[in-house]
Amino acid sequence: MRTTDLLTVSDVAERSGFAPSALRFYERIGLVHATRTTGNQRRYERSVLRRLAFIRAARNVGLSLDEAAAALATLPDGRPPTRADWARLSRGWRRRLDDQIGALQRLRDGLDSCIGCGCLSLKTCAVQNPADVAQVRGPGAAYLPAPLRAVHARR
Amino acid sequence: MRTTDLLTVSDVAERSGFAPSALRFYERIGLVHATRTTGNQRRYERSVLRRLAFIRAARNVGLSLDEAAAALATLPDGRPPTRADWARLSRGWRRRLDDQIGALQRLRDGLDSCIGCGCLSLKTCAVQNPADVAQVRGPGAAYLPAPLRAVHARR
DNA sequence: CTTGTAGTTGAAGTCAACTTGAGGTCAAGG
DNA sequence: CCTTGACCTCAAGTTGACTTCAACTACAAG
Repeated sequence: MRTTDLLTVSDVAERSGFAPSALRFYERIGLVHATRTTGNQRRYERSVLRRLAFIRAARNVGLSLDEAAAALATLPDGRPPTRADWARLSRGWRRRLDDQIGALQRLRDGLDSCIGCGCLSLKTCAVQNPADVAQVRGPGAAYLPAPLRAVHARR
Repeated sequence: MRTTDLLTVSDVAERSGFAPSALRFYERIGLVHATRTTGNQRRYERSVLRRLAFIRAARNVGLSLDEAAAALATLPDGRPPTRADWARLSRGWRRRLDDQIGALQRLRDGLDSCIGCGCLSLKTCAVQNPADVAQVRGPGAAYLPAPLRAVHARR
């Protein structure tokens, strides 16, 4: 598979866990880079795997691709990124997760005080109006983790 | 505004916090019901407010509209729902929230063990591969709470 | 040299939950 | 009678993160 030390799409797909279509998409939006063979096929450097690893981790933590891209853009230009560089990028994630956890906990605690009464009062119920679960702007957005639903929704 | 005790769209919109367009949408998908005036305008019964309150709470907890609809479908047919009915519907939510919180905590703890090293190793890093943060099927889905991003993303 | 697998492109589709817009109706006040 | 504002419908648009498709090309094995 590997004449040089460059990787093909399917190599990268398998190793990174991203579908080939996702890799092409990421290239289109400038998130990752690939050189081309004379026949116009993509060849990836090994370093793209680490970049993709960062992207996956960022997504896991809840970042959008835009945010991940912005973070990646702060990597140094001339030299290859060091471990310290990567660590710097993910340093803020703990706080973000703490906040997310806190919001969910407050929601749950509000639920505890509501569940017996079945109130769901429009004005007073904490599950109705969790002050700190930010209302999301724009269409198609809900308050809370749609994706986490899959934790329960089998199949 | 109120000649009878029926509510107009804007009444319901204001009291429920849902936009009129959302109310119309909910009616189209059979989530709420409204009668019509001779001039074809919607008139809502007061009970729709409670129904909408349930829907909002369900969305806050992370349910889809489909799931909310399924839950609402289990309400008794002949009689108006009691407080016990509503309480029953929201009883499972605590477990759901607990699970969501747990998944995030494990992710955070994995991050703690990773952040110093900047590894993000494809095989071993917990932030890379949180075993219990379910991978979501289908397009457009990530691992974790996109909406929670708004907690940070000002503007 | 043939064959099959893997790769290419650009455009369009998917999903959820709505919103927006165009074009029209209705009821009340002045 | 006219205007204003609230309401109606139906179709299409929005968002993010991709996937799917059709039609075509490249490369390695035999």
